[in-house]
Parts: sequence; structure tokens; C-alpha cells
Amino acid sequence: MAEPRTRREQIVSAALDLLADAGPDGVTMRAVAARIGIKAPSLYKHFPDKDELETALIAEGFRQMAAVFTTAVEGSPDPLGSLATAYRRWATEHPHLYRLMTHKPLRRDLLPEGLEASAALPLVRAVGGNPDLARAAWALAHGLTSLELANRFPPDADIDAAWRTGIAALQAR
Amino acid sequence: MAEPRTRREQIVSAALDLLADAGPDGVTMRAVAARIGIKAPSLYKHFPDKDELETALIAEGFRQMAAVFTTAVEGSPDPLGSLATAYRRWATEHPHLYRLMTHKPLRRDLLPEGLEASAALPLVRAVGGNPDLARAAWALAHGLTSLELANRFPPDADIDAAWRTGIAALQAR
DNA sequence: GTCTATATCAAGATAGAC
DNA sequence: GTCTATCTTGATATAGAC
Repeated sequence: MAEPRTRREQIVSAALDLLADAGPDGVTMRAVAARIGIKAPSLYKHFPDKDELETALIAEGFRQMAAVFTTAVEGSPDPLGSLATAYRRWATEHPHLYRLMTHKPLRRDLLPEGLEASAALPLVRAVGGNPDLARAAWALAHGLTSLELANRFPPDADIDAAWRTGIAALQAR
Repeated sequence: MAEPRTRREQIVSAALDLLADAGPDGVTMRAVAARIGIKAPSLYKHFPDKDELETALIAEGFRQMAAVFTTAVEGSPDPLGSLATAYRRWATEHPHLYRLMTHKPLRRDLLPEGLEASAALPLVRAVGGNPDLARAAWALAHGLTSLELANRFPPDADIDAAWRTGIAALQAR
């Protein structure tokens, strides 16, 4: 995340660090506050409740994804392939945030207008604007990613090969 | 689940009911015990800890999946299509159990030998024995399923069409 | 195999002073 | 905007009697 300037940004940044270091259970209001040297009740002057703080983390995740995916497709001869690689990499580098962003309903009412769409746009373009194909591609990527993050593939599985096979099949459409 | 006969089976059955009715947070040792008319500490005579009880639920899920998927492909002219339908249906009917089975590492050491494989076999056969294709198909199904269960698709998304598009692409391989 | 009593722990959030 | 003090809640698990 960019340099946190406001107290609100400091809080988000601290929560992001805790999420990365200690997982979702590590993100308690007490721990977040302690990391910036204040007490938990003070956080409620900046966020009405934990839910809204969490949504701010998710928003930051979308901002990062949008930037990374946009760069990945830029001038690529194989946009869908580049996107798949970038998706998997970002998720692997931010496993807890990725999960937070995908495992429960999105509070779209608390998210900046257009943010979700900006993260999705590179994919929609990469599949030529076909929304059903875009959703199938997203689902394939999400399925491979979340099964890998959850360690659900058997130890001998060739995950790279599964990605190649799946993406190639969708590309043939 | 079949008629619970032993106390152990009664416990599993009660926990399964609680999971379905109240979600994972509803499955506390106290609630499970109360549902069969005993107290929480008594459960520890039947299961060493909550983790092993949870794994027993997961095992029951695999048993159900294996049965349902085996039936789905039997004599079907379109095994992969039938499997996709059966997979989505079972997961939708058992959303909390499905999630429990997929969102974290499998305790294979606590699972009956061969159980996981028996649930996977119909798919492996349906794709002609290609393990990479089988994993891509599983990931596609899991991605579509978990995004649907988590309510992560936008409200206007045509989820049926995404399934058809994804499965058709893999079938063309 | 069941019970009661208890250890142990930690979370989100509010009240009200400064 | 920060603090201290506190409310409220509820979990897994063990000890030891019956």
C-alpha cells in the first residue's frame, strides 16, 4: 500500500500487515491499535465497526489487483495467459487478503464505485467481451488458486499443468 | 446419513444437522452434546478433540459425494455434464459441509483409506484418465461452486451459462 | 460413560472523562 | 481523538466424582 498519510490509512496499513503476518485471527481491534501505538477503543473514532475496516482492506486488495492485472495484459501477445500468471502470483503473495476478498459476500455498498469493475476489466477484454467465458475463466482461476492456497491438491499433483490445461481449453473458445 | 446406531454416529449426525442448520459457528461442543441430551465434556469420551469430530463430518461428506457422483455417471451419455450438475447440486444442498471439505487442508491421516479417491474416481474416468484435465475440471467446478455459495457473482450474472461455457471448453479437449 | 465445576482464554464494543 | 474501565459473550478442554 502507498505511504499511509492519514490516521485512517495508518489503521488500514497496520491491519493489512497483521493480516499478512498472522492471518485473519491476528486482525483483532486490539492488535491493530497496538501496532500504531493507540488503544482499541480509539479505532472506533475512525471506523464504525470491524466490518468497515475489513471492507477497507478488501478495497485495497482490489486496487492492487486492478493495477497488477492492467500491467499484465499491456502489450502481451497472450493476455489470458499473462493474466492467469499474474492472478496466481498475486493471490499466492497475498493469501489471506485473497481469501478475505473471495470467501464471503462483497459489501459492494461500502466499496468505491467502479472499483470491482476496474479489477475485472482486463479479464473481460482478454476473453473478447464474452461475460460467460469471463466468468468461467475467473472461476477456473479462483478454483485452482483457492484449492492451492488451501493445500487441497494431493501432494503429487502437477498444479502448473492443471493451469496450462484449463487455460488452453478456454483459449480455444 | 444412515441411521445413527452407535453413540459416535449419533454425535456425528447431530453435528451434521447443526452444521446444516446453523453453519460452522453453530457446531460447538456444547450444542452438539445438547442435541443428543448429554453434556459437552462427555463428547471427549468419543472423540479426542473437535478436530477429529470435524474430520468425521468431512468423511461423511466424501461418502455422500462418492455415492452421488457414481450414480450420476452411470449410463450417462454425457458423464462430464452429468457430473457437473451433480457436483453443483450436492454442494448447493450442503453448502456448509462443502465448505468445510474444501477450505482447508485435508486431514488425510484421519480419513479412511481410499475414501477421497472413491469420490474423485468418477471424474477421473469422465475425462479419460487425464489427471491434469481432471484437476482443471475440478477447479472449474469448485471455483464456480464456491463463488456461487459465497454470493460473489454480481446479481445479474448468468451462472448456468458460465457452467455451460466452461464445461463445453473442457469437453472439447 | 456421564456428570458438575472450573481453568483458561479472548473477542467486539460502549460509557464517559480528559 | 485518545484514554481507562467495563460490559457481554462464549469457546475448548480438563479434573475428578459417581
